[in-house]
Amino acid sequence: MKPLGISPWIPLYARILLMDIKEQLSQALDKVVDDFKQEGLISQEQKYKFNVDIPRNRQFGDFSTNLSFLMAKDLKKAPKEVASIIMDKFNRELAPAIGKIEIAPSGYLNFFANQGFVHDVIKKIETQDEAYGHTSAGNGLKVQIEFVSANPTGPLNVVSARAASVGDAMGNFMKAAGYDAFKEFYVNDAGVQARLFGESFRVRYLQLFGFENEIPENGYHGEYLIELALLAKNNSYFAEYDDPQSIPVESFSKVGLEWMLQKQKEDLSQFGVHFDCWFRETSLHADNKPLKVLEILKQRGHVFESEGAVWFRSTDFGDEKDRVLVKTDGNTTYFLNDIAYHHDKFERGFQKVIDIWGPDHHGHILRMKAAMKALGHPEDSLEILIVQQVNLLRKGEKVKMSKRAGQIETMEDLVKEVGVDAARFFFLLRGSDSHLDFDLEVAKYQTNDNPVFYVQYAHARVCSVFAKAAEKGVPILSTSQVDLNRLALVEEAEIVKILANYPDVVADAARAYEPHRVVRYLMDLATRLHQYYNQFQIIGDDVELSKSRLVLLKIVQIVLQNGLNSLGVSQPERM
RNA sequence: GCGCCCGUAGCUCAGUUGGAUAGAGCAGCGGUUUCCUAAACCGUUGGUCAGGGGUUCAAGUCCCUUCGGGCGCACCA
Repeated sequence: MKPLGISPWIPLYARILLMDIKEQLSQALDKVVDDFKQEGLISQEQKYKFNVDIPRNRQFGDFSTNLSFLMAKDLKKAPKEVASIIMDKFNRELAPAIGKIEIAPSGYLNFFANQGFVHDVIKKIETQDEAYGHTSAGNGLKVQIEFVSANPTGPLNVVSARAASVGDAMGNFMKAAGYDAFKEFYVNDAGVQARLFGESFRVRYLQLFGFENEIPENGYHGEYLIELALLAKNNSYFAEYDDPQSIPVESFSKVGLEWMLQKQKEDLSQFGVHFDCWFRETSLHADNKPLKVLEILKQRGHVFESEGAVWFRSTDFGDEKDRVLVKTDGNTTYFLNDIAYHHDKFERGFQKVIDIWGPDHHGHILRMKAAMKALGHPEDSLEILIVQQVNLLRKGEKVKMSKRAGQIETMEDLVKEVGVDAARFFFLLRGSDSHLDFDLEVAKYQTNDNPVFYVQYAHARVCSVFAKAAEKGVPILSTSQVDLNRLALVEEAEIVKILANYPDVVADAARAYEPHRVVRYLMDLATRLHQYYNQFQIIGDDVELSKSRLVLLKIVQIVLQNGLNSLGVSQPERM
């Protein structure tokens, strides 16, 4: 891994040269605001959260700011007038990459980058290479992301797969954006469900020996337990018992859960998702964490006893009813265990905790946040995101899922059908809190209608052009060996501008917990590349021009690689 | 009944922590073309941002409300 951002040993002039143009602009504008303060035109405490945006329409410049609107009120002047004063005060030495500055009739200040900007961006991307996109936006904030966390009582389904895609990409983008991100999977290997699973497993196992037992009412009816029972029998998992009926339920639970957990780990690993920690609920109980956290809640006065149970007064925090922590049978509830787990996360030093939950848990958000508040953790230190359900389609027709028969669409089947790349990409096509229609057929198309193909092909296309260049004896050189001034087309400047924005897109995706923004970005970049390719000859008679254009393709390739890599999607050289 | 998510072009969806004339793909319409890998490319039609009210210099975006969808409301996990 290369060092993040701008390395400290680069001389000062080079740092200014390489510094993001938006950063240049922000600082120059900050200076302008300071000047206003020096002159006493606005109060010292006044702060403006102005934007430096890339306007949609090119005629509005390469960058624009709304600062004049924000200051207009305090200065009691029209925005356009304010813009004029800002322009006068604007110190151009602080923003050498800026050429022309314009005041729009509306009052916007529009900035046009000079050609040097294009060169700077190209050099920066070439230098940073696979570290391009890394920033220090997150300031090293210690963040934990917990996701998937499916019960080890069955195979992973498609919603888990979606959560895996979202959580993993988010972790990757947060790391790139300078957060200290940690990925964790909570293993629910204790409690009622674990026991029910063991009982169900036991029934399936005994059936193989001719004992006709019934699976408990709320047990697990899926066929995978029959397969597991067969496996257990054939491999003599319970060899130490002569009589199958004498095998305790606990043994079934333990063996079954470990087997399922192993299976989940393998599936996720194959999916390209790797966790920093698999946290076991049993370890929580081993340290008596639930009762310890209950004690804290008691001391803070949020607990009461009623009807033989122990309750958390969550209504104090806006919940519609109070919640049970310890049942009348003396067992702790899932809720209390989960409170203990989340409290433990903070005890481990995480400053920010992000949970990604399935749609069936969204009713629990309020009470968990209430519990964290009750424990004294800052209001926004816990963020809970919901990954919504996935509708599997086949050529527009809904794929029938019969949960009653225990048939669920498993992650394994999905990956088997469409592959890892398509699955991971499709799951990040939409915001995670909206329902996703996943068309299995479209995901397999080898055409532009398939967004994964479209983006991956952009990468393959660059590789293909490089192969052609080699064939024709045109070398792929570094920026210092070509004349970047030959990249004089508007289309080329536009592509470079998009490339320049990549670190911001990553940082924004991380800040907003919305990894799909990067997917949108990559689709946009791919579009630009395809258009450019279709319109202009990369390798032509003008060898010098060809060399320059190959450099442009090279840096496009770098960004495509960095983006796809963070998404867990491969970058094929040929398709 | 209560809570959360959603409602943007014919369809599927974007819309950058409130910013300029709301965008893309598909479908439709019109045209070009066999060129470094594609039945491809280019252009174009189409929206009262579900309806109403409010805050603001500025609202698809924030607040209230109505309608219409989805999901969740266990001493299960």
